[in-house]
Amino acid sequence: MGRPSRKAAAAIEPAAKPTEVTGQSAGEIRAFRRSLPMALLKAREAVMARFRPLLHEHDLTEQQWRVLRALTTADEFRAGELARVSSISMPSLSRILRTLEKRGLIQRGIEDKDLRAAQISITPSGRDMIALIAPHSERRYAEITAAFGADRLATLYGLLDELADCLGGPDGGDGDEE
Amino acid sequence: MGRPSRKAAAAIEPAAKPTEVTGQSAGEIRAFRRSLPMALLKAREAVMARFRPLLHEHDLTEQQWRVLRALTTADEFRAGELARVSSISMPSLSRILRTLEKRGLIQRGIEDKDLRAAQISITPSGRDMIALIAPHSERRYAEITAAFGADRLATLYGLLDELADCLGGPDGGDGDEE
DNA sequence: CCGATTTATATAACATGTTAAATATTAACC
DNA sequence: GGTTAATATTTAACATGTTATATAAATCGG
Repeated sequence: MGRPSRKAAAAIEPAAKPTEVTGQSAGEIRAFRRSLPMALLKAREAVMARFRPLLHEHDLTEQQWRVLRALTTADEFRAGELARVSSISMPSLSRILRTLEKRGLIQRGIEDKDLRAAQISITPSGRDMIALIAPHSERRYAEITAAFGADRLATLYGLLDELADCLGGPDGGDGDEE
Repeated sequence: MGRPSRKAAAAIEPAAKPTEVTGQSAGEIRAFRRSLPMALLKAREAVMARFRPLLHEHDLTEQQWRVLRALTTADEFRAGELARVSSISMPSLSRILRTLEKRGLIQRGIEDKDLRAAQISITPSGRDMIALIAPHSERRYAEITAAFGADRLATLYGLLDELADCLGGPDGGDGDEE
């Protein structure tokens, strides 16, 4: 309830120019807009907004789609591999595989040599699903490329890869660095 | 179980070079590695891996931190504003605010002129939390900037902003485009 | 061969993302 | 002025992210 209404102080944060990166005033906290995670998130949101409706039409989530797509790049996967390749955590992948198996889009087996290891593969039905969606997905990609420019897109890919590489090593990686 | 082991077909997907962006063979599906959402996700993961442990030490999630940070940029927020500024969906924000209020890090009131609208503000306790964490957060930022290069980081920020802008308009925005 | 450690996967518990629907309040229109 | 549409927020239901732990099987050491 009764907080003193000092709304005048609301404009503390100056509107950061696009080129202004080190937007920090005196002893204050880093300008909120210049948060790298936020910038990456917003860009990702904007991109996914183009793809989500398409996947949703076929009752697929983004992650389920990633798993199916990954499964087309090799004949069989172990769960751990699949998690790494599709950038999905093992707990999530475990649930996703259960769902996709129920829907008949993937198959699961067990390796002979290592009874712990799973053999995960896409089914013909799964391939049909991909064949159905992929062309539309490509169209969205083409739209994005046209809107943003192929050259800038290439630059962006490069920077993103380099950023992940550069942070993956020293400390940020999943390596056990007790 | 007994799936024919045609492992030879596993190499359909050519290993894309870093510079190769339009990695598409004949009628095949887009090279999985060249997925823009994936590239953005991996970069974000790499960055967040640097910050998450820090927040976790103080029992804060990334999103709770975003909300607190956003609340320092103005004296009061309505829930909708806060959701937009911190890039959190309203349903999530609703839960987050409940949690943060219980912990005494934020306060909630109601606007006189519009009884639907919330007046959300950070508490002194919330500011203390930020003051405690912010210096460490800044150090991580400095590390990332040093590792990646301030110039490339600036370029990346620019591209990410432009990508979000460019996709926000035509179709991808939240506008009801029935 | 047996116990301890590592590896591969799954579960549990809680927080958030996504979509849809509910609720409450305001604005609009006749 | 009262019904209807729009707005602000919440809740529900389900899927995923994050962390920790459990389970099972392989490996290592004695």
